[in-house]
Amino acid sequence: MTTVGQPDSDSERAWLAAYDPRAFAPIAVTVDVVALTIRQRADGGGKSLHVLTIRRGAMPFAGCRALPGGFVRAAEDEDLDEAAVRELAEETGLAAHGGGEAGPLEALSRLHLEQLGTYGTPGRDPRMRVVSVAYLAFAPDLPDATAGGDAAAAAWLPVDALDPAELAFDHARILAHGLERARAKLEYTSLATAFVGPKFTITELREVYEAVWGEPLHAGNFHRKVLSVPGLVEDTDTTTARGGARGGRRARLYRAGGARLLHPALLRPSREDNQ
Amino acid sequence: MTTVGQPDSDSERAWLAAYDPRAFAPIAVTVDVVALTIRQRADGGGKSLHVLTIRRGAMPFAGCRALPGGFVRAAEDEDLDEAAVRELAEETGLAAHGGGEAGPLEALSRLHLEQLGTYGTPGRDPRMRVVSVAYLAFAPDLPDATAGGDAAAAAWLPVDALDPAELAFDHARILAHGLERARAKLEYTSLATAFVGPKFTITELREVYEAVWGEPLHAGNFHRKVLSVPGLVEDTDTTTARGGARGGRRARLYRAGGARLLHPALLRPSREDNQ
DNA sequence: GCAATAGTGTCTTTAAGACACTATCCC
DNA sequence: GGGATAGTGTCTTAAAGACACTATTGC
Repeated sequence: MTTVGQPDSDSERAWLAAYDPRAFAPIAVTVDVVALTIRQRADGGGKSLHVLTIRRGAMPFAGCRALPGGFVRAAEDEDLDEAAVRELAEETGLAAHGGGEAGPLEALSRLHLEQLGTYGTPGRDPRMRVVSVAYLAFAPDLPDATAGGDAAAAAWLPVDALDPAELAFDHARILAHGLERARAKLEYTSLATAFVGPKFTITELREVYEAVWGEPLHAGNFHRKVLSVPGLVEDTDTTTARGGARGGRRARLYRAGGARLLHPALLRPSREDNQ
Repeated sequence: MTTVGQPDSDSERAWLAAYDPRAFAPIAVTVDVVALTIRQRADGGGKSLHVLTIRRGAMPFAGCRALPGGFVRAAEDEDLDEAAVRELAEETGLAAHGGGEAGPLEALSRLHLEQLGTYGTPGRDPRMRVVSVAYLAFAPDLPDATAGGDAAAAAWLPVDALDPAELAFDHARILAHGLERARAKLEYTSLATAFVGPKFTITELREVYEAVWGEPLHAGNFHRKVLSVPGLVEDTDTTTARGGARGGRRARLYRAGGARLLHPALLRPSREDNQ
């Protein structure tokens, strides 16, 4: 992998010299993960969007909250995506830290992961030059995070109750980008189904949209709209076992359809502004 | 920037050790640029989308075409975006190679640059582990590229005449992602105005959409639609000096409006498929 | 019965697209 | 005049959203 043939020309030699990392100041490569889920608020305010954070134990930013993340293990030929899954698994305690090869994906099997962007501004980490590849992860309600790996304490926090200034490094910016990406992707993809279980009601799906967009939707119109988009949901011909806690009809259960892109899209309401 | 205080605890020591890049196999960080423009085809087939490529002079992939790109200059505290602009400027010959500090942006002032994604799969470069941050650049018709820097020969090629198998490394995949991003962003942003000059006709704007999407649009409906989207274009109260080469009315000139996001969007025609 | 939740009917407004038409220019 | 290019009118269909309504359940 790292061996090369004998340079056979001046330009070849120049290329190899240019490719020798020792000729450059070193750059460290890390991954950070913006992991989002929908869960009941601890303060009893209904369901809302939560992000996974850890509490940093060491300088710099000791005591601050941060996104889970860490180094890409180049020595083990780890791919970037693999590193993101590993960090998430380690720091949520959903897999043994540094254990065997199998299993880190068990409880994360319904996880949707995508690359968000790469952040490499000099000085974003005061110790050295770090280029961080940020990932966005969506999952149905996961068990409470358990500290593991480097994380002093991992916790799901409601995104609207999180003070951006409390986040280490440029993680507030990364989180903001992740949220905007999630909001946009709800419109034109079937991403919302990644936040619910394998069977779900239209109301549960609506709660996902309301939590991510942060505004109430008209239940009736939403219901009809979801059913009218081809391939978004499929009927399972079953219903919930009971109606609402304080009365109400039983809801029909659906599963995710095959469509990944929505036509027509489910657009966010009322955006007069053109930034 | 790289100095740190004395470790004051075990966890601090562990952090610093984890942050020491010498404890890891090194990873090189590069940028690659998918630079797109609309220009007249050399084979006389009208205007179409072109991508900037260089011809590689050295192994591996000697003789293949590749996207312009190169190392991030960490020793100079170069930001990722800066590296992308520098590589583009060097390899298009639009700025002196390695010259003074001023100027590389002169001819690229109307350039629109955004991050596309990061590609770091082990083995994508046979020599060593390389993580490449890909950028997408849009510009109005630029002068012919002149070889400079490491590029043996730089040229604008029509994207539909480029054999993906001819591209080095995983650049075919990066290009495909870039094209899909460009196609999607035309729909809901004012990106198309980045491909034309400061003043343009509705027909020029339509040619951008047709070139990027690769399908003809209805001129009349497009015209009305563009004018109906708030903030997309502004009337300059001027017209072209002459009509068409073989006769025809003079066209009104517009400039880009303030909107960055389009409401409603300009959707691509006829996509029955849901992948 | 009553309150709560699920789901439907219907109407208005807006936008997309097909198609025919008018306007202006170069030769 | 004639062909080419720019721009408009009008009609049909689809979709978004407001709002009222029916259906079914737990208590």
